Amino acid sequence: MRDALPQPGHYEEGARIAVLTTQPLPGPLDYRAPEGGCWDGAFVEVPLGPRRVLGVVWGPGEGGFDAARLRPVNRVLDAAPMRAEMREFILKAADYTLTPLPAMLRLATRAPGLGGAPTMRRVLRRGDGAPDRMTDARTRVMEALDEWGGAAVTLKELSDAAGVTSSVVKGLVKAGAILEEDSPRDTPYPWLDPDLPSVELTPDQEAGATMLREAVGSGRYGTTMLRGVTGSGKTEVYMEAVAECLRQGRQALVLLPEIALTSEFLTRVQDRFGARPAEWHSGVTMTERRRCWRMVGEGGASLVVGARSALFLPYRDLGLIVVDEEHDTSYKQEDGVLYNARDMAVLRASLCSAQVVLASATPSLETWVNAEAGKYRRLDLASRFGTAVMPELHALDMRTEDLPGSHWISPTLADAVRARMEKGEQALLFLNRRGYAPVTLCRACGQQIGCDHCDARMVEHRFLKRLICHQCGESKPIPEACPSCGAEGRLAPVGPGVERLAEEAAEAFPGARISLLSSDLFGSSRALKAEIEGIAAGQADIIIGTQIVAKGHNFPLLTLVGVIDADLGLQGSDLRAAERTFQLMRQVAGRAGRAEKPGQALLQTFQPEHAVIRAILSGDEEGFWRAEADERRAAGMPPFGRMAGIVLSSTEVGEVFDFASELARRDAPLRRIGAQVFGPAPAPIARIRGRHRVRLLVKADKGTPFQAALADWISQLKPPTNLRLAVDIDPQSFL
DNA sequence: AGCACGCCGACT
DNA sequence: GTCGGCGTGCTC
Repeated sequence: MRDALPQPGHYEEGARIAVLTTQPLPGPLDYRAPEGGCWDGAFVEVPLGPRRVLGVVWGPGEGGFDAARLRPVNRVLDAAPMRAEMREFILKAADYTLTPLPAMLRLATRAPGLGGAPTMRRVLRRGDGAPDRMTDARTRVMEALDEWGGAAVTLKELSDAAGVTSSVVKGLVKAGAILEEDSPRDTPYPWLDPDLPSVELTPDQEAGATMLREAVGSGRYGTTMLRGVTGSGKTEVYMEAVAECLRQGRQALVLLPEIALTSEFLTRVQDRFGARPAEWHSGVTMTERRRCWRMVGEGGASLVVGARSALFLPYRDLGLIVVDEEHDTSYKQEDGVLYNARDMAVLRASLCSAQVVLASATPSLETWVNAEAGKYRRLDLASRFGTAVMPELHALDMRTEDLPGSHWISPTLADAVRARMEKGEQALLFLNRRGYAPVTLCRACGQQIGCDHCDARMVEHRFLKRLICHQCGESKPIPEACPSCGAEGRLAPVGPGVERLAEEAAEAFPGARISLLSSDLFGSSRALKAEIEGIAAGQADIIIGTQIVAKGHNFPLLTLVGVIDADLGLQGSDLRAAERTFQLMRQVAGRAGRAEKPGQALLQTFQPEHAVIRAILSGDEEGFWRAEADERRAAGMPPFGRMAGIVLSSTEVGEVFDFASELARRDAPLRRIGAQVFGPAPAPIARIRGRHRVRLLVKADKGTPFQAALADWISQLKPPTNLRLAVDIDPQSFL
């Protein structure tokens, strides 16, 4: 018998191979396979100039480079090779978002210690020997070790559990009663049991769960829009999809928009499956990150709960992706690689035959349109408590309210708050503005205090005693004198932020216990969680908060929501403003009356006849989506047309404008597909961190080769060194 | 991204 | 002479 035929995707030592690195080069580079050969997807370390960098074997060499100058791969790293499906995902995601391939690969290799061998740690096990003398402390250690079961335990864990110092344990090791051995630090996550008894589902939830179970069981790709108002039990329903996925032996991923929500969610997973899942987000430690990345690749993690970047983990067999609060704008990455995790989830799932569940009380228009068109399955959950869960909604016409200057709580709203307090119930005053006052004005010269580096106003944060730029984070002490004219004591705060609203509430409701919830007032998510738990337990009468209160917290005593400025999101000509205001208002209003007490929501507005406000009040969601969709369709706007934003930035104003104008002029590649360029215009935020930003917008019909045309168009001009160009496909805002 | 190369002005 | 500013270009 001759040697086995060469395996496709396997390369003998010295063979020419292409390696994609995370360095910002145009594409893969050719190398020679190392001693022992290598294979497609292998993680390798390759020499690049004087350095050694991380790469992935991308396929056979592409040629075109002098064979004599090829350098060999240094070594193949000890990590599960990147699967073909993952490479395809990276490739397609890069194509879709017009991101250079290496930058995309970098997203998928953000794991510390990828290069090193799996690190070991010293663990303890029961030995055969017995110490000549048994003491009280020694007995406690041996008992603790027995109680630990078979799981690996470290010196510190054991001594802590037994309540002794480490020297007691070391003594037992010396006596041979306990053995030391090395074991890999990256251990599999505990087994999740899909068949533990779950909470009883309502018939409605059960029907939804059955549908999702069948979808997951099919082993094919599909997307389901799971829609249900707050309190309808969306989580319980998709948890059954996760359970089915676990039963199939495949992996599941649940994406959440906010870290603050994860600890609450992890507890729910523990309740349902008996253990906690793997976690992946910015708050996870380096060690845990490495463990998660490796275990996901080796199959030692069956459920991952994480932020959008968890999409780029090297799953071995991903069968389900849940995107919770699918409409949330934080799924759109706004710096670095610009991608929308919701769309990338659908892409990834279609490549690995997985199911996607897009869950929301207020779906994004894109998702709603896809469901209407039959591209997504649609699942609507009715409220668990009948119709009583959505509170009574009323507009308060601020044109008829008698309100002195620098006050924002109308008499009608104030009366309603008092009435709730008398009954021992809670009221929430919602204002989506952090800080004390959004504007600081000089009464002498009329100037507003702006940020030195951005085209934005500094926001007063009285709590921190500073002015803060919400764009770049720059802060400075609140000055005594006007920075423009030097007049002293003439600076005045204008407009409300939540801090100022809290001040007004303290004055209007003497003796009320007020809790202020704003993301900048809590040093840690734990402190925020504690405050939220306190509120739920009734330790506050009035809650004042920004949009962090809109997300999924349950306050059983809350029966009144007052929206201070329902018009806030409607300003500006952003097409998505209506959609976002609608979602936010419906969500906030949904906070009231979650328990059996009926709730009420009062929206303070200067334009009660506005279509969006009317839609919020009437609760005619289908009507709202249909009207929005019709408007967008007529304008050829997303999701019925394609858009891309090109943001150019530089420290030189003139330079950015000149470059943008030149680019706009050379629009032949775009005209070929019937696309149009608009601009240049100052970007929505015209200056950030000292860089001037100019934006071009490109609009095209659906079904045209949009990305290819954009790539051709942009490649015509090479930006000067200090000018940065970013392409944003499907931008969130298109002014 | 790094890092070298190289071309110019300023200084021991 | 040579030190060091950073613009340009390369890395298989």
